[in-house]
Amino acid sequence: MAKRTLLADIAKSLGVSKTLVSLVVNNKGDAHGISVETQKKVRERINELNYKPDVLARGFRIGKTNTIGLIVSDISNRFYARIARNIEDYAWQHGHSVVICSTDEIIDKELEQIRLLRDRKVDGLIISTSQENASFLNELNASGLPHVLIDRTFEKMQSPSVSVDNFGGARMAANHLIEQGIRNIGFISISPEHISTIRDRILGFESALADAGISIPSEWMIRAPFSNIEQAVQEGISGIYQSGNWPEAIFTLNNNLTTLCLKHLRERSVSIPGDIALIGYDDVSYFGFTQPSISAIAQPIDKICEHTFDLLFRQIEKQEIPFEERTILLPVEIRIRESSVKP
Amino acid sequence: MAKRTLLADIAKSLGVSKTLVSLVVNNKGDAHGISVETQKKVRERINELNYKPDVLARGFRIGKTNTIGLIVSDISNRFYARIARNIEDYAWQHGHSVVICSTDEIIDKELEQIRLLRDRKVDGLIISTSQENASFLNELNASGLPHVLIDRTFEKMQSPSVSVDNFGGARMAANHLIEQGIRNIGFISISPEHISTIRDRILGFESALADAGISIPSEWMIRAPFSNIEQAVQEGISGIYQSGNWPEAIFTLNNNLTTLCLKHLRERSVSIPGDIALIGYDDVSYFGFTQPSISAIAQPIDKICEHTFDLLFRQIEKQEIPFEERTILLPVEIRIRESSVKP
DNA sequence: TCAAACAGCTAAATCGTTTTAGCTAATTCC
DNA sequence: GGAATTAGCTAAAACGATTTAGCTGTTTGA
Repeated sequence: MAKRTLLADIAKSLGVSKTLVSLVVNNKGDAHGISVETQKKVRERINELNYKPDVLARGFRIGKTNTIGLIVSDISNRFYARIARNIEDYAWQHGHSVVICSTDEIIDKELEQIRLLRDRKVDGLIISTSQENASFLNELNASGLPHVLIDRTFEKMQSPSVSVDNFGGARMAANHLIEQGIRNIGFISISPEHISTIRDRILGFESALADAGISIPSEWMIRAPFSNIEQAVQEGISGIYQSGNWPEAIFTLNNNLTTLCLKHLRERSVSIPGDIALIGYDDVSYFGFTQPSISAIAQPIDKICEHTFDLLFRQIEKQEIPFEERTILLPVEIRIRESSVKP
Repeated sequence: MAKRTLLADIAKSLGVSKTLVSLVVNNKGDAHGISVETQKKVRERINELNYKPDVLARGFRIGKTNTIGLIVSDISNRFYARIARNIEDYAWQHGHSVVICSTDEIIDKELEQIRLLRDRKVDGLIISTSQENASFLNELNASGLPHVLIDRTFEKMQSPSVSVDNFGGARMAANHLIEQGIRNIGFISISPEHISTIRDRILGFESALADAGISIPSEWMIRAPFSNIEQAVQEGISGIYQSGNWPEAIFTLNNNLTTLCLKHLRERSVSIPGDIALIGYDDVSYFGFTQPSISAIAQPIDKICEHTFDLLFRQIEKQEIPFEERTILLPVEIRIRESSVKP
């Protein structure tokens, strides 16, 4: 195997210094007064000898890796898979690679991953955090590592963030049911509830109920722990089923829950929307083809990622981000299909 | 910001050499005859001063990064998203990170990504390749960078690979239709067809038809280019629809095509399976809840990833992999649901 | 008793860049 | 004409680890 061409090889073959070659390679020739002809010679030789800078050596020296980390709860969830793809595309356009990390909503795993990525000197971090409070993230912020919170956020937080109107979206879903005269509504959420998206969706949902003077029994509020969603949803629905006291509608708080809810209701041959109407937060393409098709709150994934990457990259490039641009909140839209419209 | 503790700090504070500390850090103390007490002292000081080796410096020096690359056509496709998650978990268990790359089936983009990852000195590569032939991959093999082909493969190839029985699976799907007396069957595939999974599925499908003495008109063979699947499927189905000459069943070659096919058939109010039965390659969880529920060939994703990571890691650890273990072919199973069973 | 073997350790080179600090010779300024 | 500036370039240090080659003093063997 032929030995790689090094910076020193170029320098030696031209009888110039490594410094000079390095400057040319990094397009700093002009700024350092290297003559145009010399630069040209260097570039030609670089092509001839097919010189490629050693990425690791450079990364080691300047502490940059052209890599960003993406930390989410589960990369195989459709929502995050699409986010990953979007972010990857932006990163690729900017010569960066993306490292993925799934936390399974485990706070400590997330911290470990952040530390690992920081140790690996990633240039930036995009985090859909499962933290209970902003303290660690403020610490991260203080450490100077560029990062953006995506999807989930905290109030009174230093880190830039991009999220959607979870409160408003949940209200829309609830109001859509209420407007049909439905007053008995249950919901299925995941715990832990300190996650901002979940909390805001619950708050939005409850605020709509409160405005309509509706209160619901606690057995209609199912909280599925992330680690065991499948079973929890099944048991929750089982519980409702056996109690004989069914809600007229169920609001599910993410696409996974929606799919599971549909599955278990169908297994029990519950008629949707006849017996129980269903609407979920977070739309997924196949909700249009299920039986029945499922109403959902759709999130603008492309826009989320566009803003997120922009915020991250501006930090990486040491731009100052004005306060009012650091917190981005995007609107959602409701997609009404069969599952939520009472016959 | 307190300065990081360096190897040299530990050495100086104990009055020993950096060499010694380095050996202890890398658990080579015993092998180099460093006394037990000295090792203990070093370790204690490391804890006191909270020393963490600089990952980049080490990576630069020894040429390893504890990172692997995962190259697939589209990370947001459910199949690959699940693969990514599985691989990520194995990697995490082994202290490795995963960089994702989506190729969009573009041969040159894949090559660029492989080169990029190689330049970044990833320790290994998992590739679902879109290459037209094995030449580049054999070159990669010769270069000594550990890698495994996942899902897609070539015959007569040096690289280790893990794939499933695409031929057999497609035959099963076709036979399932044929056994019901269906003889008019169309299929929707993606191009390019040099991709082994697609080619083998088509071959398996055709072999079942041939065995049953069936031949089908070319307008029932829809090939959707990856870059424009949505429109191609729509036009293909449109074409069949307008010709008035419908097949009794359609076999779709991946989960995306299946979903799109369902969507467009439903939009035209074609009754499934009554007018046209549908069965797809690659099962996806929501196929159980669609209207109608969709029959599909299920691939053992967990097993695929388990073997893939194992093959990769053995290479990374410089183990010799016996010839007969280098090519792994896993069985698939058919999941018959509503869409493929004629009333 | 002397050479060989060994235990325990270290100085210095090395990996391939970037960056600092500064050099030389030519030009400009007054 | 001499000092100051400038254009164009470079030697060497630095980044933080790993690895090579070998040193010192003690023990062992014949």
